[in-house]
Amino acid sequence: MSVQKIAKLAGVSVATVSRVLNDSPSVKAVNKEKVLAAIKALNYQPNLLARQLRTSRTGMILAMVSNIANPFCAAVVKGIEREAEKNGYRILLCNTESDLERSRSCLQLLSGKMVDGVITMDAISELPELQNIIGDAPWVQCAEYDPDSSVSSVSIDDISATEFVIDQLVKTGKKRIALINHDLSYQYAQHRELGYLNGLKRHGLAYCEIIYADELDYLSGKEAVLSLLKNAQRPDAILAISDVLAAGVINGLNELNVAIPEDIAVVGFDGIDISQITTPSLSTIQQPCKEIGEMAFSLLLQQIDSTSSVKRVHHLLPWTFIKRQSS
Amino acid sequence: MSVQKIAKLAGVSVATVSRVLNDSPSVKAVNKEKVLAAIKALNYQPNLLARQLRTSRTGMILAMVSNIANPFCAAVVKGIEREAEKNGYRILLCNTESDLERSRSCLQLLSGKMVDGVITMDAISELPELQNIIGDAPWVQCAEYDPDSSVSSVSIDDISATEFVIDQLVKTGKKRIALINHDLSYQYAQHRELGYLNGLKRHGLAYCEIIYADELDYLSGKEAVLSLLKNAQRPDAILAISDVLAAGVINGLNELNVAIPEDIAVVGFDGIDISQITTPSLSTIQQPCKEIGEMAFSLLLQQIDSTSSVKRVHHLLPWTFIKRQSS
DNA sequence: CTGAAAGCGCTTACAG
DNA sequence: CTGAAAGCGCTTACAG
Repeated sequence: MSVQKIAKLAGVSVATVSRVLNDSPSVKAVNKEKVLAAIKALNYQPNLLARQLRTSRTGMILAMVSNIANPFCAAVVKGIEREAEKNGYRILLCNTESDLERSRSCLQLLSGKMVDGVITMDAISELPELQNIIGDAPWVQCAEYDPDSSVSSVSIDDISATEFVIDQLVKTGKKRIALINHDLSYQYAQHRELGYLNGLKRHGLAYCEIIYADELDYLSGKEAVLSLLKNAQRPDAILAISDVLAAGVINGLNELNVAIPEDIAVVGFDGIDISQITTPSLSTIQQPCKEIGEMAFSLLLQQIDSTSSVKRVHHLLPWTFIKRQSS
Repeated sequence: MSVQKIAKLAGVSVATVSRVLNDSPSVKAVNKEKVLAAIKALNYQPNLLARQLRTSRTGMILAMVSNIANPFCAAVVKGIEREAEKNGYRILLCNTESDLERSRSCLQLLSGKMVDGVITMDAISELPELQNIIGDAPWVQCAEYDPDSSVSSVSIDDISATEFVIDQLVKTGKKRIALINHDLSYQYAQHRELGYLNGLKRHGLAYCEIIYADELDYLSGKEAVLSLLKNAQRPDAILAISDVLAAGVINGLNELNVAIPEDIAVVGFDGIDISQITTPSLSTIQQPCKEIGEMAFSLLLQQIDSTSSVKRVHHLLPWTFIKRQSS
């Protein structure tokens, strides 16, 4: 099946078929009808490979996420999709599992010209390597922000958000605040840890306890809190750098019959759905997930559309603290 | 950048460059070196569009899910990915949000020859429409099973699984079992409802109450249970057709201080992570998510590799009932 | 072992 | 308004 066959059946040239396919206004109505009829008769579908090879434009972008099972990622992706759809772009999702080999394989879609640009949510530690492959193709980094890099990014100010949480906990009389963090190869993890340390210092708190969850899932959050509570001195508040971890923490505390927030307060990060239906409900930093995704796509589109190299920018979007029952 | 440039720089023909690119054994070592050097020097990356147009083989398949935010979907996708990777395939994810227009747009990747096949997790109600677009391209339906269709599928036996849950609840003395279901355009929703009704009948239970959650998320589950409990006669057990809904149900009951499982038992469906960390933990039907994905890919690969049309099959994988605190 | 040439299925100046 | 022709960047018989 090809334009040739359609052309033959319709009794016109392939050029005319192509014009009909692309809604060119300069086709006589009669011919257009004939072509349309032929297309329908043969159930013709244009070969995108050929079209895109010819036009060197695909109308698709790649979204590379480290873990689609992370609800925060999923929410950001929805934002990207929404904005992409508005602009007639299709989005291809690739799940890297923080695996460099997989990221590399995905990015062949970019270097192989199958997509017009890429939005990554990968760890900042992998950035130099990715930079190498991506070169200066259109690229926006999401939820990770490297001030030294020339890659545009969209995120929140993780440091000040975390500092704010510490302030809030101190206000309610908490003095021994622990942090449950995760993989430090992510910039956001580093920043939230920094904000935590800043907060402790600002309030002159001596207690400082950081524990790293193995994975970014519920059970790892639960394990983390169980091991944390084995220490001689218990915390009276726990900040988890993700609601997913925090939900596991709440379950762990419930099992041990620890009163939340009286004995131990819990605060999460992200503001994903789960935070509303834990028992007790979870106080958290609400990230503007959809907006992060939308903004990321907009920035990417600017890069795609402009011929000259666009100035790279780092966007910081506003966050809000949502106080619920757990603190 | 193209094979031409490499050929010129290396002082060989484009054919030779192509042979090196494709690891053909019949290239003299000297020439291979020269080509490799040129590739490195120019940081050349082959154009996949051109290659795939020429070979009419892409090494990519499309996974179309109705909602990546659904952890069950995410788990199945991981299974697909694992098996795909083993076989040197890349997987492209598209999120349809159960939107037919979006599904249609995604499927252009298939008809446009950008992928070799598709695995769908869309509602069975959309099947005829999809069938139309997909034609007889390689296609496997996941977690949805239409005995009348000629599309291969992989799922569990939803009817008997649900019947089994009812048996278990009855064994613990429950008599008024309610069902929280969701969008009936999905076959699994219909089947689980059928299993529920069969179960009631088998045990001669008079109480029958079905309520439909608006969305497949925590809050809809919570809303559903709150409205359910407004009825004069309360259930003494609730079966939710998804753990996501069940987690919301548990939260709702907790807020109303209903004792689980004494006053009302709760059972979910899927066996995703959340079921382990609700308070109390959630009894559920464990689906073999990863295996469903793996099997789906295997079936798809068979279709892709075989020239003749493969017999379509419907695979039913085993499920298990996991009894936890909530029942 | 290598190269010239054809061709995958499109689009797009160009000439008419 | 339309068609012949070139060309996007590859791969692959074919001949040598």
